[in-house]
Amino acid sequence: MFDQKSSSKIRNCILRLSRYKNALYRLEKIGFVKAFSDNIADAAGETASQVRKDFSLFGITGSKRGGYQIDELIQNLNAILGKNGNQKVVIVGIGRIGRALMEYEGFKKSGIEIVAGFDIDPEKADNQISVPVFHLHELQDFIIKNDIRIGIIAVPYIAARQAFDMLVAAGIKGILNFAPIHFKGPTGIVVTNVNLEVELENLIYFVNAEEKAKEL
Amino acid sequence: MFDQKSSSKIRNCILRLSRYKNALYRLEKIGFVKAFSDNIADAAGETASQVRKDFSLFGITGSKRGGYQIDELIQNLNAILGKNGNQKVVIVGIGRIGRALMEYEGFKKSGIEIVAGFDIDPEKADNQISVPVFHLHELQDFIIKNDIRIGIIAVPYIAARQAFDMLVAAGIKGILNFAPIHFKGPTGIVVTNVNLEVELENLIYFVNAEEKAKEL
DNA sequence: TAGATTGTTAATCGATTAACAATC
DNA sequence: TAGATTGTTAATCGATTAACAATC
Repeated sequence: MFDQKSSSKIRNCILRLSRYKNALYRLEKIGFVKAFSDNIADAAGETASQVRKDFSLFGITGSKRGGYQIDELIQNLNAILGKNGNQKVVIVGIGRIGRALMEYEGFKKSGIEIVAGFDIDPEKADNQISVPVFHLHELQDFIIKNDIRIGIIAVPYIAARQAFDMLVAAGIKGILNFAPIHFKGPTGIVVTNVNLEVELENLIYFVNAEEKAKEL
Repeated sequence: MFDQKSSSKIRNCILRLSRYKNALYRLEKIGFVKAFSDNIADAAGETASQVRKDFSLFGITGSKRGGYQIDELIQNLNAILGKNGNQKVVIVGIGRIGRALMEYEGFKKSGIEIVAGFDIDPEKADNQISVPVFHLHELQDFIIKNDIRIGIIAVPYIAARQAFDMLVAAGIKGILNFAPIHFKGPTGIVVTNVNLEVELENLIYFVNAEEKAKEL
């Protein structure tokens, strides 16, 4: 349904809507009640045109002279983003990254709940963490029984393919992948790859490029 | 020098070059000696056209009929990516995310070395981790003395602005930001924002959108 | 040679920015 | 009203894809 190419416009737009929403929460916190497109743009690091264009794409309207009512706007954005109630998420791999994500405060605040972790070695679970950890062979059952739609892959490279295949086989709908392989979801499954090494290598490149440019 | 807009073509290209390189290591590992543009494309999740276009942008050439020599190609890519020797990186924030990154095996493999962590509460350092942890007020000194170019922000939202300002003031050149604010680097400083909540919200949106589409 | 693959140019496609009429 | 801001269209800009001549 949504492959990478045909929806990259929508995808980028949605990523921005999320950021607008976060920015609006911040504006609200410091006392703002309404905001203009350029306030929102500033707070989210975009342009006013972009903000209005994005809103227009989803039928969000403000008032011609009075801008946007922040509380209404946040509600609208949450509705669009599908944030009705908690979203249950599982994590495959309970190494350091997996355990860090289990406790990540930002998720809780955003209504994202990590309900279980899975690993080939459930013994290495951290007792201080309240999220239950099961053996990987219970993954499929758990996903089906609890109607889980989203899974996070936090295993090393060597185990990533297996984790991916198991999640897909279990009928997961969305995957956030931290392993250093670029997965593409089959039709109907959305995959987001977060590759930390690649991001750091990218920084290294630009830092080097800057220095070379200066030497001239 | 490199702002977000004018270099996004280059940025995306560099991100792909990193992924090609990783894919080539994998091909090499399973015994391949040379590869064609469409092998590389397959392994990295791109198109053959894209691969050749990217190579062409950096003057990488193969042979018209024989494709690309993998070992040479990897060397070329490493040279372009500026991967000469270890890259020293510091982390601000030694919460769960920060500590997980300190031990991240993928970095070590890629020649990225986390040399120090900084926090307002250095006492919470994990003794099992070999990376030294200092108080935040030693950050600037350390960066200057050790000629550090890249820093990672792994603090909560509330502390992110301060961490960012301190890194910039200390003369850092590249920042990988995990806090949920979108920072833009001043001229000469490259910033990459990794916002996990936003990425998950994006997945949630598409999963919901799929379901709605099915209901029709 | 015949066949296959590169390197590059041209065509397409998509996203961002600018501009401005509508209007509060 | 005069002034300011939206919503949307048009213009620009950039990236991806397709195609194909060159050539090994």
